Amino acid sequence: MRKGLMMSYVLLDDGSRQILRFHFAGDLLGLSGAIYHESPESLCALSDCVVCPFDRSLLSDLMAEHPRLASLILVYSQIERVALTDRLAALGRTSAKQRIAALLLELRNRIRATDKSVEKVFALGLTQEEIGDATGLTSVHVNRMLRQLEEERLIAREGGRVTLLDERALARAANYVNRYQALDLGWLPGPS
Amino acid sequence: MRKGLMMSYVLLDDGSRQILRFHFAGDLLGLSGAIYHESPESLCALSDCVVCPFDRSLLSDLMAEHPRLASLILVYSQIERVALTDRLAALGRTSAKQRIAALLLELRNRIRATDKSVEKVFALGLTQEEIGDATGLTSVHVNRMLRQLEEERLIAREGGRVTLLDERALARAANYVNRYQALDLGWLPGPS
DNA sequence: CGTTGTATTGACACTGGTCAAGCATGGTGG
DNA sequence: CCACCATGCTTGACCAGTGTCAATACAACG
Repeated sequence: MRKGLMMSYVLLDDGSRQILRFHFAGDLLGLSGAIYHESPESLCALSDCVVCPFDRSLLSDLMAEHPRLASLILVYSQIERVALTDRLAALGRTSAKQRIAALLLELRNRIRATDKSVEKVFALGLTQEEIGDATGLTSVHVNRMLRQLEEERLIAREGGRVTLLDERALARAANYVNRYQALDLGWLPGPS
Repeated sequence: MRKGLMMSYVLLDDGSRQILRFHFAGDLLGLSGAIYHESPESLCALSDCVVCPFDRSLLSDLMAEHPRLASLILVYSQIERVALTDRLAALGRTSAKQRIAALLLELRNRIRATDKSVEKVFALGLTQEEIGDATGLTSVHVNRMLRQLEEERLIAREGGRVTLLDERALARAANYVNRYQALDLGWLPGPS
C-alpha cells in the first residue's frame, strides 16, 4: 500500500462487523488472503488509495532470492501480530472509554509515522460507527464516550478533527503502549 | 513446542489478564519475543511440556538457507494471525455464551489435530478463570454460561471433561468457522 | 485435619445496548 | 436556487447482559 487509508474487517452472519485493523501507507496487505482459498477477511478503502498489487506466486521466488526481505516480511507480520494482541487485550479487558482513547492514540501514532508534522491535531477519517466496529461498541456509545473524553478535557473535536489535549493522561487512562519503539532487530544481518 | 499445553497472555497494569492463545504440540512459539527488546507477551505452561528452544540468531540463517522453510514459517504466522482475528471478532461482536462455545470448539479441534481419537469428549485442562481470561469474561459468568449450555443440552460436563452433545448446533450458535481446512498452498514450491 | 484453590450460587450494581427522535450537513435533481 | 434526501451526529429513556461481592461447597494436598 502506497497511499491512503484502508481497513480490514470480518462480517459475522448476524450482520455485525468487526474491524480488525486500519492500514496506512507502507503496510503490506492481503497476506492472509494469499494463504486461504477464501480470504478470511475483507479490505475496504476509507479514502482514495494507491496500492501495488502483486502475484502471490512471486512470493516464493522472493523468499528464495531475497532472504533479508523474507526476514523483514516475517518481522512485519510479527509486528502486526502484536498489534492484534494489543487490540485483543483492549477488547477483552478494558472499558469503552479506554478502548476509544487507545484507538485515538494508535491512529495518531500511525498517521504520524508517515507525516511527522502531525502532533496533537489530526483528522480521523472515520465515522463513529466505524470507531464502534473497531472497538466492539455501538456508534451511540462511541458518541457518549467521545463526549465524556471531551468533558474531561482529554480531547477536543471540531469537524472531523481531533486534538489530543493531554496525551500523557490519555495514554495512562487507556493503558496504551506505543509499540513502534523497542524493536530489536540485532539478529538481522545488515543490508548487503 | 513438542508436547503439552501452554498459553500466551498479557497482563494489564490494573492486574487483569488477557489470554491470547493456547498452544499445542507443533506450535512455533515466541517469534514475537524475538523481535522486541521486551517481549510483548508472556508464555506459561498449563501442563508438563516439552519445547525445543532455539537461538534467534539462527533464524536469519534459516531464512537464507531454507527458503521453503521460511515460506512455511510465514504461512504459519498468517494462520496464527487469522486465529487472532477470529478471536478479536468474537470478543468484539459476540455474546458470552457464543464466545465460550467457540472456545470449546476451537480447543476440541486443536486437540483433535494431534490426537485423532478425540471426538466429542475431551479434557480441557483449564480453570473457569482461565476460560474467562481468554474470552474476556469473569469466572463467575463463565460458570453461568457453562451451566446454561449444559441445560440446553449442548454440552455435558463431569470432572474436567467436556462432551459436545450437539456440535452442529454449537457451531451454529457460536458463529464458529473451522479454519483448519481451506488452506491454499498451491503457490508454494513442492518439497525439494 | 487445616489449607488452598476451584466451582457454584444468589443479590445487586453498572456498563453498554436498544430504540426512537431530532438535528446538521452535503449532495442531487428539478 | 431550492426542495429533497441520505448520511452521520446527538441525546434521552429504558433495558439487558455482565460484573461485583459474598457466602458456601468441594476436592486435592501437605
